[in-house]
This record gives sequence, structure tokens and C-alpha cells, in this order.
Amino acid sequence: MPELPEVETIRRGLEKYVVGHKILDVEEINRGILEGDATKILGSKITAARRIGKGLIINLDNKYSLAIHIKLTGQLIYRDPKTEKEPVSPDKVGAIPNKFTHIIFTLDRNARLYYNDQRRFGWIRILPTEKVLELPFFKEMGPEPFKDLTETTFSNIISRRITASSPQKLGGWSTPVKPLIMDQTKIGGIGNIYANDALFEAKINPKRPAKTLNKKEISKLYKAIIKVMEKSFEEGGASELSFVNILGQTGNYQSYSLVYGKKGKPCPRNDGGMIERIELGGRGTFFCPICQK
DNA sequence: GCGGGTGTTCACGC
DNA sequence: CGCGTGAACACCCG
Repeated sequence: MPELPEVETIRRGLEKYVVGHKILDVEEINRGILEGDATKILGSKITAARRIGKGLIINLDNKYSLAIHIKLTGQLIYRDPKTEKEPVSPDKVGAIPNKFTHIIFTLDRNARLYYNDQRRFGWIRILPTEKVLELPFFKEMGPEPFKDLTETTFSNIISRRITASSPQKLGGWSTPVKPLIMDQTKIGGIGNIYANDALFEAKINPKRPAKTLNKKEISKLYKAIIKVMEKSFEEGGASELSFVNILGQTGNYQSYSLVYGKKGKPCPRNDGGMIERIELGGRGTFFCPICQK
């Protein structure tokens, strides 16, 4: 799933359906996903669901928390007798548990929370709440859209006017702008879909070294990131792979995506360009060579 | 069979 | 240590 809009969609679902439940049991069907002592969370009540970048944190009332990263194909699915009587459609998950179900949390009031993950890249860590922010993934997370990433902060990162580790260093990044905005330690939450679409929206070529962007382009890119993510919130996220929300429903942003995955298709601006696919930083990169300069 | 996939994470070279 | 690159993780789909 997994970029900021998809993880936020899951967080909202956790807040609506899962917060308030007690965890009665934890069943580990496949090892390697869950880390930590599961007995620490038995009998505890879920008090909050938080998100940092593409990571989730479920707080419990006993000073423990669950830190979760669903990587590419993780799913958190909530089931209870009530929601099953009101059929959710479309439910992409179907029968559950299935062959990709690795962890089952039994909750009170006959509810369950399932963790499915086709590729098993994701992780769930049980640890004292005070240790959660010490995990490198959270500790090293950069500022993120809709939180602390203001346009000024974004501009400073892109043009490298300040960084946490070397405040006096100037000169800018030679790295292409696309891998830079996807670097979670620089900016939190942006992944491959929204990086591609935001660069298209801002008419910036993904190969451009970050330091060559002028003030106007940086401003356009910032606004484009916000715009494509807001569109995705409205559509419930993008379900290119296996992303579903907490009720098993798909999102619909992929129907609106501008260039992501559209190799060989005409540019949405109808400028005569064909969307090209190249590799940048090891990731598929889609852009229109005509309008993205 | 092959290429490609919404993401880290680690190993290695400079 | 910072920076950049490439592979690894595991499995499905066209």
C-alpha cells in the first residue's frame, strides 16, 4: 500500500473501528512478521491509532504499543459480527483468514483484526510506547505533508539550505529530484505513485538534479504533492497492488493517476508526448518528455 | 519463463 | 559518517 494516503486511510479505519477494543489473544500463524513479547499486550485496551510517514502506531493502555509497517502488500482487516451483517462492498479480501494471513488479533465483542501480507515484507513490533520513537524508521523520518512539511521547509530541503546533520552545508543535492522526495529521511510519506504524479503535475522532469529547481518550480512541486495526496484521500487511496482499507475495500486513486504505470500512453495534457518509463534510484519512473522539463 | 510491482534495509565502494 | 548504487526480502500477475 503504501504511501501516506493509503496508510492514513488505514489509520482512520483503525481509529473508527478498532480503538476501544481490548486485545484478548494473539495468534501467530507465520513467524517472522511479529517481533516482541505478545504476552505484554494481552488484556490491554487499544487507546489510539497514529501514523508517522508510512508507519502506523497502535497505542495500548498499558504503556505498550504496536509499531506496524505494511510495506508493499500488508493488509489490516477488521471483522466483527456487526460489519459482517452490513455487507461492505466491494470487499476485495473475501474469505479470511486466507493463505496470506499471518497474525490474528482476537478482540473483545467478538471482533478480530487480521494482518495479511502476500510478500511478507511488513513488520509488527510490540514494544514499550516510550521506545517506539526510538526505532530508526520513526526516529529518522523527515517532515511530512499535512504535518510539519511547510512550503518553506520543503524549499529548504530541496535546495539543501539546512539539514539536521549539517546545518552549514550549502550547494544543493546532485541527486535527481524524484529519489530525493522519496527519501523518507528527507521527507516522510511520499512513495512512487505520488512522486511520479506530483512531478507530472508540476511539469518537472524526474531526472532533474534537485539543486537545479528554481523557487517557482519548488513551489509548484510542493503544491502538486499536496494536490495529488488530497485527491487520493478523497478516493480512499490507490489500490494498484493489494491495498484495501480496514473493511477490505479498495481505493480508487489509480483511476485518476496521471502518469504512474502509464508507459506508452498519451500524455494526459494531449501535448503529443508519450509516457516514458525509465529507472531512477532503482524504481520505475514515468513521465512525459514533452511537458516535464 | 521473464519482467515488473504503492518499500524499506543492508552491504559495499568512494 | 555522508552519499550513491545495487541487491535482497517473497510471491503474484500479465
